[in-house]
Amino acid sequence: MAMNIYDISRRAGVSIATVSRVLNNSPHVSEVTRKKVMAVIEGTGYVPNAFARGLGLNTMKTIGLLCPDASDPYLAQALTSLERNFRQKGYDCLLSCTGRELAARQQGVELLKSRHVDGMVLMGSTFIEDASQGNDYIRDAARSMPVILLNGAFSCENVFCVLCDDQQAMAEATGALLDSGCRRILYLYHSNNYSGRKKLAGYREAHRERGIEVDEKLLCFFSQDKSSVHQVRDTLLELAGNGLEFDAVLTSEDILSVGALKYARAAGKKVPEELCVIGYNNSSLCPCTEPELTSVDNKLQAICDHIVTTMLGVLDGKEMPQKTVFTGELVRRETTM
Amino acid sequence: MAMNIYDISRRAGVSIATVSRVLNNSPHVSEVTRKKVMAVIEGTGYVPNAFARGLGLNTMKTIGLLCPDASDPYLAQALTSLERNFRQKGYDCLLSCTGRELAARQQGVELLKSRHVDGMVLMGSTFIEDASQGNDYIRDAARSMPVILLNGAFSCENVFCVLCDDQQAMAEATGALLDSGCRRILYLYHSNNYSGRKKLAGYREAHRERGIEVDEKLLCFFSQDKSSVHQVRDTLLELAGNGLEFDAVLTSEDILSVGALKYARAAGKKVPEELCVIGYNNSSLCPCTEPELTSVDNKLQAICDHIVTTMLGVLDGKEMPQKTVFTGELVRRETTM
DNA sequence: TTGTATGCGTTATCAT
DNA sequence: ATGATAACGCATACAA
Repeated sequence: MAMNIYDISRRAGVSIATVSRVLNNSPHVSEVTRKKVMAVIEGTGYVPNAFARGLGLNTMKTIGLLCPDASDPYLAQALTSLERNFRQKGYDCLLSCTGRELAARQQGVELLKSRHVDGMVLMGSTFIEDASQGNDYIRDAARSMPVILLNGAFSCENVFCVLCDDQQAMAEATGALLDSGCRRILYLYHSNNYSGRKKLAGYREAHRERGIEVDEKLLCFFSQDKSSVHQVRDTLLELAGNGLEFDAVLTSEDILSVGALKYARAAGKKVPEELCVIGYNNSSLCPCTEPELTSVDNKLQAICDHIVTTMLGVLDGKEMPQKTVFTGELVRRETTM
Repeated sequence: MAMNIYDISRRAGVSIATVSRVLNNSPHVSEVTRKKVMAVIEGTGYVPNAFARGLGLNTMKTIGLLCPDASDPYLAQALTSLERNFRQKGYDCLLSCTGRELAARQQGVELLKSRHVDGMVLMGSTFIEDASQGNDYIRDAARSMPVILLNGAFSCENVFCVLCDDQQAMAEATGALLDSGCRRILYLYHSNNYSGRKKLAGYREAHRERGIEVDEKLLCFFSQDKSSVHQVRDTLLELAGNGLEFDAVLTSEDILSVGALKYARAAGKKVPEELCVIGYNNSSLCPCTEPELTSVDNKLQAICDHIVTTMLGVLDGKEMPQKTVFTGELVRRETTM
């Protein structure tokens, strides 16, 4: 039942080279023999052995997708888009959900490297460490294959970055709030990585541009594991109870905004009349909340499309831009005026 | 820089067989030579070539994950759990998001088969066709590797089913509604596959057990592409406008319940006082809605864990149960009395 | 246009 | 305990 190329060649009365040629539709084969061989192939249901082919060509046309957490709606969306795109171009995707710990991420990269994937994409700026030396695992990987960062910035030979200008986008969102009269914008975030810092910088920038001072008490950090909807709600209730005043909430992720809406409900604050809320990612969560969440669209679809284009280009030996930046956009729904 | 086993053997002054032995830590190698070889291996950073190993062993320790849509929160959750579990056991996962069309699913299975994955898991009963012949692609795949169905039932040699008793679970949810006094439960669903039919059967069963007749007008089907939150809301508004009465909404997926809550808001119905709502999957959406959604937990975590156990057992040649059924459970939140 | 022969880097089977 | 060597199944340079 497990045919190989020799079996086919024998049955078709040709050499294995000829079989190989029709398989890789080389032009140097007569129409009659092609037909003859194809008939045998289809008759037997023969499929070439991927391992043997991989060994010979030193590639199995596979891309490694490294994802901190595939159950995050934003990353899940990216995953779906990347996988579909890559497969359509003839590449399969090896998935590795590493979590956010450095050691696990390193191990994930190592594993993909050992499997000789043709390239890999690191999903999210989570992958970039502040300490330059902590990124050695990326530099190392980039020596043996192209590495593409989704929403991360990292300058290194053979690594390519495709991202949204988070600072600009967050500045726009902050500015919208400020310009609609809000003066005390509570900022909720749960990451201090590159992207996280850029967002915060955008928040500050919008204030600075308008000559408004930022009250540092309005900056509220949640650790990844303490950021459930209810925990956010309770924290805000506590903050408000302690006298902290705010007339808007801006968050680095949509899910944190959901917590803010829970707070508003619990505290009896009308949204958006008494409290404006803006999220980030424009995820599928936005139309689900009540009222529906205004959010920053960071162009995930465009980013994913461009990642695939870039990867294929690089693998094809073309010259590709090392950094591509998309511009975010505020999508207004019901939590803003 | 790209060492192979010959390079190592030469530098260590042993044969490639010995290198291979230390690599696969065979007991038949003296401690001194092992040390000697290990030293060379670590000194050179040599990593065995995965393709060659695959060719020799006829396996690359890979599981194929077929997923209709990784951006569905339920499937994304399953994906994360399966991948983490499998990788921990030494298996990498090849992802294939096929969408819901039969042809695409077949192609996905074919691709994974051609890549000689060690086994595959089909995520969701979407994969099972009503017409027996439509499932030939699964039977075919099962001839060359174990196939595991997540939440699907299909009787065939070498295919294993791990699922939740949807009928029982939906009957429990329906019963809870009925017993709390609801009499006209609108049922929203968007799939007629095996799982979908079982759920509907549960809805009917609970009525029958209580001697209550089902008004067929209360059964409301949404096609996959017409089931956005807003479309569901608008449909319910229209239904109610046409005089259809209902005092509860029960849905086959959480996202449809979100639409029902939108309807309640738009129609000015108080939840749960005037309208009870129950979803299905107990997904991460549930605590996000307002009020928070009561939903059926279909034990996804347990299912995923069991899938991995089963797969490893089968690959290890052990006898494994062909069908494992978990019992769902109603998780009460704020949309029910 | 077609066939022959070799290489790809392992693992496994024999000897020794 | 260790070494020599034959698979594994394909692609491809070269020969015809």
